[in-house]
Amino acid sequence: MALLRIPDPYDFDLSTQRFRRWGRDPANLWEEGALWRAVEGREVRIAAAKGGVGVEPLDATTGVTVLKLLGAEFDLDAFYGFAATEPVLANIVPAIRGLRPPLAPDPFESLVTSITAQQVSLHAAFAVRSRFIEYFGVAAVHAVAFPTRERVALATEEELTALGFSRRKAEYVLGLARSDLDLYELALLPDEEVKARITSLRGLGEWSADWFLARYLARPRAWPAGDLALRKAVLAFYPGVTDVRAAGDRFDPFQNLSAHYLLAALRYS
DNA sequence: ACCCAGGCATTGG
DNA sequence: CCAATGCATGGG
Repeated sequence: MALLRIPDPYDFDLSTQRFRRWGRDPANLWEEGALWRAVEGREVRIAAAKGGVGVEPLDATTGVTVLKLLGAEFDLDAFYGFAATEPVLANIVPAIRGLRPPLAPDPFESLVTSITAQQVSLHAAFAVRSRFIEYFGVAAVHAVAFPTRERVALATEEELTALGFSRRKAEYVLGLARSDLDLYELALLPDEEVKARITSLRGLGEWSADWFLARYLARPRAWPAGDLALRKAVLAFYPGVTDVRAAGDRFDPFQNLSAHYLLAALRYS
């Protein structure tokens, strides 16, 4: 199995908790001690390895996707340098050192995942999302490829509600799939312009746009201030805070990583 | 049975 | 501009 280097420090087991904590994720499947994902029709196996991860098969295509998926682009050293100067983060970081927030490798996947997670518990969201993937996705050996925008554009509202989507959310997913917005082009735009374009779509509000910036584009300053869990984490670690959005300023320019570390720290506390 | 959970659009003031 | 409401599911 070929080694794909991930910058140190990197804790593979800790970083991939997201894929199994709230339920089964067929698109990023944890099985046999490894992470499995379909990449352009082929299945890739990703496992812990010294100095990075073992990837099979490893080539230019799978390598780029796995680096993206595992959040290799985050500059943890710079973040830790900053965290050492911030009392709360300085306390939080040691226990979860090597945590690299995983990313959605694809924008459509990122947005549909957000729609499934709106308002409901992540357990419920995973269940619906899992059925969606199994129904519309293409199965590999272990994992199932996340459904493509093109396939979902051909779906019906009834198919989606049968999987557990509310009527409204079914409309949102179909509207997204059928919209004329170029999701790949968003990577070229500044944060605020990305948010404006995402929120122009029905069913995608500021919360979804912020997580898109954070978990697809890996924008350093993304700060999903409306997120219920992040709000709880901020209030738990900063009892004096009254304005969670404004509280993000103290982490500038590391709001994204700070949010992920606060969430993880709350989970493990 | 009931309540809440990592929102959002809609409606009405 | 802000408050109230409905939404489908899964876990407690």
